[in-house]
Amino acid sequence: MSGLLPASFFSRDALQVAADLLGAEVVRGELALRITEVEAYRSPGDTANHCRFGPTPRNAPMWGPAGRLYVYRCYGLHNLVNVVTGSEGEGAAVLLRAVEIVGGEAVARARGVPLDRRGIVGPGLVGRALGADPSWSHHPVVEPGGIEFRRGHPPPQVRSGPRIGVDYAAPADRDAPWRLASAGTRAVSRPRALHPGLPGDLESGWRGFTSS
DNA sequence: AACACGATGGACT
DNA sequence: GTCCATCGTGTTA
Repeated sequence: MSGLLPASFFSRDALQVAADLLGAEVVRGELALRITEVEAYRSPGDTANHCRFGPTPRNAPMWGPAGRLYVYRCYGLHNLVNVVTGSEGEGAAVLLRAVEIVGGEAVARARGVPLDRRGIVGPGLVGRALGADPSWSHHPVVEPGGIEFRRGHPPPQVRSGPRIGVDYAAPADRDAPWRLASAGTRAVSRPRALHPGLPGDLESGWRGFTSS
């Protein structure tokens, strides 16, 4: 009952994992962050997914087992943090987009994250706060010295809407409401694009995962 | 080998 | 709302 999320937590559909990660904590050393916004990248057939063209050197971690990291550089300067989900060979992941600071704020500041009353908002800033680097890819989230995911308190309500920055995707994928955020927090990017509730996929039994 | 562009963020109008 | 830094990756030839 350590509170550490087991690999089986991540071995489910990315959208379910995304929903259940809200309220959980990402911890690295002194820094503890409560997850408030995530995006699911599903497979197969999700044309917003980095895996849409099949295996490549960059997306190799996504094809591996669930519960490993996929950190990639975006726009030549931001390191975005994902956790691989689903089955090995599936090619799905959840992107961390925003967090509240639970502890270790000084660490985040020392890494150059600007102070924001809301928390750390935006995937580039979350990666920066964690000190994330693409070399983290392939590493299990439970590895000593690495980052950890811990159980927290699920938000009372969840909001959902289209993912950000995926205009290149097919319309159905571009519009799919696979960005999820906790209600009742301001640590969320572009909250106005979100509507109350979960996507239809999750309407029943989405909290089916239980393990203490 | 060339080239277009991105799962962003900050500054600015 | 607009602009753009910055560079690795993937596609195309």
